[in-house]
Amino acid sequence: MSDRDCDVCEQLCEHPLNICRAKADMLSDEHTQQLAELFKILGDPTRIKILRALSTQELCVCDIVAVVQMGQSAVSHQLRILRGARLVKYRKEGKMVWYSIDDDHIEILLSQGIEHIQHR
Amino acid sequence: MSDRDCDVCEQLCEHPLNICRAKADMLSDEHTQQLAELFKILGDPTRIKILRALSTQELCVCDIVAVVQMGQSAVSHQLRILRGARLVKYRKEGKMVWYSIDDDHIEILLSQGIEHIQHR
DNA sequence: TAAACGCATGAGCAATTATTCATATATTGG
DNA sequence: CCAATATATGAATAATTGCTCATGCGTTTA
Repeated sequence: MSDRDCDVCEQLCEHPLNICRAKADMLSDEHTQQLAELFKILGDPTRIKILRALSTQELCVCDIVAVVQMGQSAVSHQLRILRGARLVKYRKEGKMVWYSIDDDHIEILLSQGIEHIQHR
Repeated sequence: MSDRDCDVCEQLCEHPLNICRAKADMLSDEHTQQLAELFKILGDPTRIKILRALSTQELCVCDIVAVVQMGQSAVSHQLRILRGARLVKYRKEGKMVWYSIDDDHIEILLSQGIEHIQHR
């Protein structure tokens, strides 16, 4: 198809063909949003620490507090966010609540990210 | 080692052994920070759209503007952030600037993330 | 050389976010 | 039943962020 033979992009622009191609490959707005929200959740040092700590073992909240060295309240707030995104799950045992990773993809994402920052 | 035979965690806490293990596996503060910053950058719909658009081809700024449907200024600001993180590179050609992906890991991270959101 | 164009950038603003503080809830032991 | 413990949560606050608007800078064209 020629540069102007494109019905997806109507605006006057520099390279209609490129724009068409890019638009064709675009994610839906909803998927884009979900993807952004996933990464946004991973984009906080405290949550990364929590996820890493949980990656090898189940931990109760007070253990997590000791590991990440933040206030119990701050940790609980972050755990809530991680729960909301279904990245961690929990199990109650008496007064305590044991948290663990609920999603294998997360481990992969984290290690992929680690590999990235180590390669430059 | 016994539950109390641990010099890493000195505080009185519930499960010292667990805490020791978790602390031993921890990333350095600097790496944690860098990792969080990487994910934070991926945690924005506009930047995701830009990166996805660039994943298959080089694009000039005005094409990116057309694809992501945001103001030129907003796009330039986001490109600056992506440049700063070395996720994209650019090349000038007359008045125009052509952007492209500067890091293969990013593609992997993005597709991993997409896989994640599609699997639930 | 002046105007037009493509892009970058600083300031300003509204929205979001992460933490802390205070308090609430639930469970256990005395 | 009461106090202590483990965790959760709402409100408040400070910091960050993403956009818009205005403008600046470099390149091309008339």
